[in-house]
Amino acid sequence: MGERKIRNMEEFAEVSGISRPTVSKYFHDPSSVRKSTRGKIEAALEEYAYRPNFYAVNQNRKLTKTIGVVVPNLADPFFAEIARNIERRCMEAGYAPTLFGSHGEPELEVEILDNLRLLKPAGVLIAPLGRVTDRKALEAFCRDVPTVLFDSNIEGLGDFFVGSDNYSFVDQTVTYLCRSGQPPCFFEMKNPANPNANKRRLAYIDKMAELGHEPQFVQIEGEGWGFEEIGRQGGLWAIENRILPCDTVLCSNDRLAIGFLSACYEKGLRVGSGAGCALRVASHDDHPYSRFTCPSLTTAAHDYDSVSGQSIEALMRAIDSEARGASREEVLYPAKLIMRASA
Amino acid sequence: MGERKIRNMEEFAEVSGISRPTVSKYFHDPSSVRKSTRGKIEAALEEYAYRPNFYAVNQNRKLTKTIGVVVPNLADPFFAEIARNIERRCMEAGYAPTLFGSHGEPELEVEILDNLRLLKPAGVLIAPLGRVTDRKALEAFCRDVPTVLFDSNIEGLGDFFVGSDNYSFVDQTVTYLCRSGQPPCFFEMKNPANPNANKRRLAYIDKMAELGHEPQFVQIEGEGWGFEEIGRQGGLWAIENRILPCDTVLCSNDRLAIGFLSACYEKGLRVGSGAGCALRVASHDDHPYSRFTCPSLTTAAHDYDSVSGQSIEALMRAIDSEARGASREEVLYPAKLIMRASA
DNA sequence: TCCAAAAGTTTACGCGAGTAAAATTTTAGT
DNA sequence: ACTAAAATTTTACTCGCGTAAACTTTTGGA
Repeated sequence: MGERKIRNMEEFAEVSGISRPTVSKYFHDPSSVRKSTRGKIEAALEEYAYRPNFYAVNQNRKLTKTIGVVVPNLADPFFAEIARNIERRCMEAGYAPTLFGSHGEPELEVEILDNLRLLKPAGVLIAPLGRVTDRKALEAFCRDVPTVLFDSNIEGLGDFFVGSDNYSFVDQTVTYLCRSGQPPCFFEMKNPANPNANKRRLAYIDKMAELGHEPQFVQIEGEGWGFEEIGRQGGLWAIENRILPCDTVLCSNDRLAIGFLSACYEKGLRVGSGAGCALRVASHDDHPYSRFTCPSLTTAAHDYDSVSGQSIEALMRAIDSEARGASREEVLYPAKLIMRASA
Repeated sequence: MGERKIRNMEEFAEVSGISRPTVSKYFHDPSSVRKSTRGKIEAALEEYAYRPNFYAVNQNRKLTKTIGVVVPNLADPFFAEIARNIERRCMEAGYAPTLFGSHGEPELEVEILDNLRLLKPAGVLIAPLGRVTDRKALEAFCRDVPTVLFDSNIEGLGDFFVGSDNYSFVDQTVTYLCRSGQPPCFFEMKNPANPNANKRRLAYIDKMAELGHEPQFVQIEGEGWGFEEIGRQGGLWAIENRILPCDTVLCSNDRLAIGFLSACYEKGLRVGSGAGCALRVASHDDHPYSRFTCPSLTTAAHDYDSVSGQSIEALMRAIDSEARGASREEVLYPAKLIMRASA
C-alpha cells in the first residue's frame, strides 16, 4: 500500500479511475454515487489513505462542518463533563467539535468568538460567562452564526437556551432540608462570578417564604472562579466567628460546598444528619467529586444528558432552519435530588 | 464604521489605499512594512474590522500557526490544569492552540492524530494514553509533525519528552513517611490505565529496599479512568476485609487517594498523623482537589509550570530546527513534597 | 541634491477543491 | 433490445490568498 504519494484530489481521482468531480461528490456524500463507483473509490482509499485538504474544502464553503463549543472554564469538572458529553454527540451527528475555554476572562471570550467566526462554524454552543459577558459582542456573533446558549442564560441572545431550572434545584434541597430538620441558611459568595448564583439566591428566598421561614444568609468574600478555596476560607471565617445562624447550611453550588466541608473537617465540625453531627450541609450541581467528599454531599443534580442532548438537538434545528432569529425558545430541566451522607 | 462590507483582501486593500501584496505582507508580519503604510492599514482595520480568510490563508502554507494539544482526558483536573497552562503559553508565543481529549480511547487518539494531520499544525503536544496507545500510528505521526510528548513517555517517540520524575515522587513520599512513622504500603490498581503507575510501583520497591523495608502492596480491581470510584471501592474492600498491612498508605496517585479517603471516612477510620488517628495516607500528583480532601492530602507535587513551560520551549525548538529526529531528549522534573494533614 | 537601497505596486500564476454546463456513458424498465 | 433517466466525464471557471518578478516610488545618508 502507498506506492505513490497522493498530493491532491486530481491524483487520487487518477489512481482510483474516477473523474475528480465524481470523487468530490463522493466525499461530500458517499451515497450520492453509484455503488460500483463507490467501490472503486473506497478500494483506492484503502490503498492510499488520501483525505481532501481541509483548508481547500472549507475555503469556498459558506459553512463548515465544525461546531464551536465554548465554556467558561475547562478546568471545572462540571463544564469538562458537559463539554465531553456535547463533544461526543457532535461527532455522532457528523460534525467536528472544537473546544474553547474562556478561563473566566470576558476579553478572552470575545477573542474566542472572533476566532470562531473565521472558522465559519455550522453552529456554536456556548455557556457564557454571564454577568461579565460582552453582550454586544455576543449579540453580533449570534446574528451571524446559529448559536445555542446553555447553562447560563443571557436574556434574548442566541436561538435557544438550554439550562437547568435553578428554582427546581433550590426547591428540592430546601424542601428536603426543612422536612428533615432545621431550615437551612444559604451559603454563597457576596459577588458571585457565575450567573446562576443570583437565581438560586432568589429561589431560596421564595421557597423559604413559601414554607414560612425567614431566609438567612452567610455571604462570603472572594473573587474569581476558585470556588473551593473561596468556600474553604469563607467556611473557616464563618466557623471561627460563629456566624452560622443555624445547624443546616445550603451552599449555592457544590464547589463552594467542597471547600466548606473541608473547613468543617479542619475545625472538627462533624457534618451529617446522624447523631453527634454538628451540621448538615447540602448543595447544588452534583459535581463529579461530590460523591467523594467527606461526608459525601447531598445535592441537586443536573440532568447532564438532557441538557447536552437538547442543546445539540436545538442547535441542529437552528442550523437547518433558514429563518433563524424568528423565535427564541428556552428549555429548563428540573433537578434531581441526590441524597447522600451530608444531610 | 463599517459603511461597506469587506469580502476579501482585495477589497480591503482598496479601502486602505494599499496594494494587496503589501497588505498580505502586513498580515504576515506587521513590522515588515513601512510605518506609514502600517498606519494606513491599521486605520482601515479600525473602520472595517477585516480579517483574512482563515482557510485561504492556510491552504497554501505548508505549516499553519496552530498547535495541537492532546491529553487523555480533559475531564481530569490534572490534565485540564496542564492543558490550560500550555494553552496560555501557546497563545503568548503567537500560536493558536487546539485542544483534544482522547477520553481514554486508543481509537479516538488515533482519529485525533489523523484529523490533526489535516490541520497542518506547526507542532503538537501530546500526553499519550500510554500502554494502549497505538505505537505505529503515533510513530508515523511524529515523523510528519514536530511532536513533544509530555506526562507519559513512549520510548523513542517524539522529538522530546517532558515529564515528571516518578522516582523523585516516590522517593520523597516514602522517605518522609518512613522518617515520620511506619513504612507505607502501596495502594494501587492491579491493572492501571495510566503509564506512570508502573514506574511509581518500581520506584516504591526500590526505595523501600534502600531503606531496609519490605514492600507491601494493596492491589485493587477496576478498569478505566474513573480512579476516584475505583479507589473508593478498593478502599472499602480493603478496610472491610482488613487487608491493609500497616497504618500508613501511599496511594499511586491523588485521584485514587481521593476515593480511598472517602472510603476511610465512610468506615469511620480517622486519617492523619495526630493522636487518635488510625491511618496515615499520602499520594502523588498534587491534584487540584487534594488540598480540599478531608483531611487535606499530603502529596508529591508536579512542577506544573516547569513541565508546561519546558514542553512549549522544546516544541518551539523542534519547530525551528530543520533537522528533526536527529536527537531525542528527555527531561524529568523532580517532585516537591506538599505536607498536609493526612500524613 | 543625488543616488542606492528599501519599500510598494502591477501583473500574473498557483494552490486544492467546489461546482455549473454540456457531452457522454451506464443503468434500469418495458 | 430499445429508450428514457440517471450517473459520470469533460471542460472550465471560481474562491481568497501567497508569492514571484519586474517595475516604480519613497526613503535616508553622504
